[in-house]
Amino acid sequence: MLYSLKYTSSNKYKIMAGNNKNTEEIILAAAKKVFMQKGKAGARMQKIAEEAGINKSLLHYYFRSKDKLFETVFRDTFKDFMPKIAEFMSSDLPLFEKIKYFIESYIDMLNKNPYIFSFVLGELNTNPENLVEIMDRVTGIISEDYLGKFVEQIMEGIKDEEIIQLDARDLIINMIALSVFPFLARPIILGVFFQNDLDLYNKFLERRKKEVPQFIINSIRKK
Amino acid sequence: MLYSLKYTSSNKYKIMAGNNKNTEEIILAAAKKVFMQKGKAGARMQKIAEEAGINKSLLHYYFRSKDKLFETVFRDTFKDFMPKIAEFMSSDLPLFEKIKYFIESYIDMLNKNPYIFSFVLGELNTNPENLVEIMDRVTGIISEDYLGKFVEQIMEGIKDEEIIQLDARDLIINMIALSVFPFLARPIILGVFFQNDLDLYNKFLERRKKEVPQFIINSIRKK
DNA sequence: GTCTATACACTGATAGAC
DNA sequence: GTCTATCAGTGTATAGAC
Repeated sequence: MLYSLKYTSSNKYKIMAGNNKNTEEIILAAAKKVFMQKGKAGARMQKIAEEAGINKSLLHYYFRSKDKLFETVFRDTFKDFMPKIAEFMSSDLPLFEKIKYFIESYIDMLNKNPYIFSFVLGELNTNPENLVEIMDRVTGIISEDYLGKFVEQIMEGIKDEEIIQLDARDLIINMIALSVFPFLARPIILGVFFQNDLDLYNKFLERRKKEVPQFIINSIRKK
Repeated sequence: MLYSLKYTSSNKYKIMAGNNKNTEEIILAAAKKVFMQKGKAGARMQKIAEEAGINKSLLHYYFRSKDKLFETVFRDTFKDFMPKIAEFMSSDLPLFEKIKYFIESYIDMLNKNPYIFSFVLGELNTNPENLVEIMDRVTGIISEDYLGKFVEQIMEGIKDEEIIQLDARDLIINMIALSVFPFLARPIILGVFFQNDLDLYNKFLERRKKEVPQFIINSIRKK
């Protein structure tokens, strides 16, 4: 539950009747924005408070500490995305359809949260112990279980000589790499290849939703 | 020049005769380690000093401020790598050879500096203005000039029907993405796909030096 | 050049009034 | 629930002895 992390000694029902829920949402949106931009270490509670238009103390009232606030933001961010992907990848749809959908979903999700992966990978490097611990509590992010069915289909594809001999792990990593990288290196790519023209860059991303699956299928299909 | 950023009021030649050069190297190595691991915001001067086995004040004596130290580390890190790549990519070697070499070089460089890209991309997101400014002063990183010849060859390859119709930018981005991503997501990949077995992970990387070029060439070659 | 001591600023967090 | 005031801790940076 989204609001289960509130820390207070007062009566639960009384609180829920107040306007705190709305305040929490505002805080979380503000915190997400600042954390994504500045990273955990670089983010300032003062900045988050300003962004939310409230007092700094309120952040502590609602989330007790910076760490707790961070964890809540982190969990929230992946809450919706992962189950959707997991469901699709476990379905009975054909291999190539899954590849297309997987990449499209990733690019769509990244369009909505351009900084999400920079954020995750940044934190992952600066504080691996902590983040892995958090991720363990966020269903499915670190688990490869939801890819089981997909891996099976790859094996079959190889056996049936539909696709070339390959390691399923390479394929999956390549799929994610090609989807995610343009967002990770966004500022560089934007500058070097598109002269900071955001419109061109967005068209480029949109085009990639088709190009990347084609690129991959081209490479692995046996002809 | 590597040691041009020293700040002091005393006589230049006297200083160069001392053992400061060695101390600087030690500091820079320590700083690189800490910055790469913790990011600029997360890095602590105290930690860097400890890592170098010297006093905290000495850091300021040699580099005046955290910002200057960071910039020096940053510049140093790319000083060797970029010119080598640039030279090769401007050469007359055939397209497919360049693709192979480019990817191998990237993976080799990343093996030596596993955190370098996380570091760059992390800083790029948390502090774009600052880093772009720094990069402008680091020859070639943000410039696509050194890829001019390579882009020409792609055009020719398309015209000669050696490779399929494609956008040179996509190809370049894909090449970098596939090389770099396994390092960016290192902790995740290590955990999810290799049960934290570093030996397996390293073999996987080594294998990719051949697989990735093949993957790309497979995809773009006309048959 | 290197160290100790210390100034100064800032940040996360708490206490208490309303 | 929200605010003001304030504290303790930590970080960067500097002064000065050797």
